[in-house]
Amino acid sequence: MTKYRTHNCAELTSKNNGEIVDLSGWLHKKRDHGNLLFLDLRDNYGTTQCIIEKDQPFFKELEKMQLESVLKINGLVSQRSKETINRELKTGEIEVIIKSYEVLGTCKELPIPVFSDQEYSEEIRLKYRFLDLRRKKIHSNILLRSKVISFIRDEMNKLGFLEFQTPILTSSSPEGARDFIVPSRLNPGKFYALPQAPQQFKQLIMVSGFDKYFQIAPCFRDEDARADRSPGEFYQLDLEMSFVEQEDVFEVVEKLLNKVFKKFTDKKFLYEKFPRISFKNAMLKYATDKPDLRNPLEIHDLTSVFKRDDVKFEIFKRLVKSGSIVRAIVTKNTSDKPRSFFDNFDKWAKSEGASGLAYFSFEKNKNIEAKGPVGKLFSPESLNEIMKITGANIGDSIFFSCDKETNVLQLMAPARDKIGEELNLIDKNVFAFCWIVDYPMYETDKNTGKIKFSHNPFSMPQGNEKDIDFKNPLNIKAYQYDIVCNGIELSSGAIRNHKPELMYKLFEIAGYKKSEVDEKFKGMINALSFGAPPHGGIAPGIDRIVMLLAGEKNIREVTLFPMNQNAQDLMMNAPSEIHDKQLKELNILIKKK
RNA sequence: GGGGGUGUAGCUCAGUUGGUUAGAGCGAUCGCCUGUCACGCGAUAGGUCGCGGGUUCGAGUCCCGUCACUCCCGCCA
Repeated sequence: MTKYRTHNCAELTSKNNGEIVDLSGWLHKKRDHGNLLFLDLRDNYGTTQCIIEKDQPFFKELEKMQLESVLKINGLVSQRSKETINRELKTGEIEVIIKSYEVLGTCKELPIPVFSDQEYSEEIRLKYRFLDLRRKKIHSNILLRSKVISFIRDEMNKLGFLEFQTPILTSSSPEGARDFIVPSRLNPGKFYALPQAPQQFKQLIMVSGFDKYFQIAPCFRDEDARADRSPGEFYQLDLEMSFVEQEDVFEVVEKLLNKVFKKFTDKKFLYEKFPRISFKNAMLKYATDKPDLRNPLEIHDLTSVFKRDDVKFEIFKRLVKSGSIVRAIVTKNTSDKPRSFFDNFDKWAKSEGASGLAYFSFEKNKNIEAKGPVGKLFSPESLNEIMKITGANIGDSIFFSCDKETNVLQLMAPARDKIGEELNLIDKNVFAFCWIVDYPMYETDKNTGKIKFSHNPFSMPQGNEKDIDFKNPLNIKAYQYDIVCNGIELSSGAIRNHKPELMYKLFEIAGYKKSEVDEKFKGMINALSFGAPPHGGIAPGIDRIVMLLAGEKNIREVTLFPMNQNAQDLMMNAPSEIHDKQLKELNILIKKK
């Protein structure tokens, strides 16, 4: 009980019948019957119907009251008659007969209504975010986010993890995403960077002997936005453990995610134990390392079929001869679908920038036949071969694409989603988690052709140190893993390399001299040479977890005050210019355009 | 940096083949209404059709440019 209220707007029931109460909240909705006025008063907890009749002197004032004004209402709790009870409202058994009221906060005419399920443009929502956040759906998303974070914190504590804060002003890192830069006043010409993740710090915490660490860590990356990627900043459940192997990290994360997802949704898990899929297999079967396993479609390699003499598909055969590959998706019992069904996928593929998506269906008359524009280019024997490779049957159809490997993967990954979606194969009521494991340590840089780290340079290579094939670095796999849910990458993690000598060797392969490594990763390398424990960790994205739990496709729906796609905050007007005085203090000159 | 979509009243949208005075719902304002909970009924106000240029007798509609928002590619160890 405070000066402003004896109860909140979700509390009153028939038990309170006859009590005099104070409620404070926003004027959510009015229903004006001329001589009788209903007012819904709303706060964070719920709404309560308040009522006033014409004989009250301030009836006219309340009748004209602007919605979203903040009111304190003093009144009598009154049991509603049976016919007028509202079962959809917690407080629907009663109403409050207004005896007096006070305006605590006036409200101008609203740019967007709060009471509405309509959708509004991002621009206006972000500009008036405080109004937008009063609306039911997003308000409950943000409440959910708060609860999820508290729950995670609690569970992590129970699992024996210690919560620490790491610096926000740190040094720019040469690897990874673009940094946000902060100029240093005391060190003219030098800059801090905001952390892309507390990566090096969490490893240093392990070297410092704290054994298990976690943090709900803000991470800053100056990269362009996507629907599931905020520009600028996001939060990770950052965690790291000492004296563990990959499976030990998996056990903790599976346990945690199980608890979190079961606590906050009713949706089932497709797999209780998260399947482990090697990077190589994922790329083959799903053409991506973040597959949506709710989708049962799998991709098959048909390159060998196009080397057969009884296949007359000359365009593809020529491409295959010059190094292209063929990958295919089979759809069950679709041979009866109209021509437009198939052509639409071809059209779609072209709109994605591919040369198209070829197709045919398997039919049987005397022999096995392929029905479709390119069907007669395949002999019955070759069709048999395709059926053997893909598991296709008579009545099924096949979509295939031929191009350089990177292009084929780039087409087949979204094609698998698209076809699965069109055929309604994706069960929206499940969560399908999986681990992607055995990432390669290195890859070839597309632009320079040189060998570079494919993920985190601090990851531990797999295998006994003596047996690692340093001569063929592209064959080296790392203890590097991702966790994926419903096609969304939740996080990456790794068992770290805690051996300085091995690290020098690995950096050398990526073209770094010892002196360069010493210079760029001085703190880290130095720490590892004073007795570092084997350790590893992971960092699931909090925003994406909440997105999945809330069933939202856009990260802004679970973020209190997000920036727009151009990394601007329209409400606070950020970024903005600063005064000359500030620039001068920082020794910064702005280049005039 | 590149590609797609959108931009019309405060908000959400419609607007036909280029043709008279650009419409609807919600909201606002005014009036009527004692049981609503998306209350109902009637009226009124509200428009630089994102912006600039062009074609045309005539442009919300066609063309060129530009800006904003959004989705995607690149980017995101």
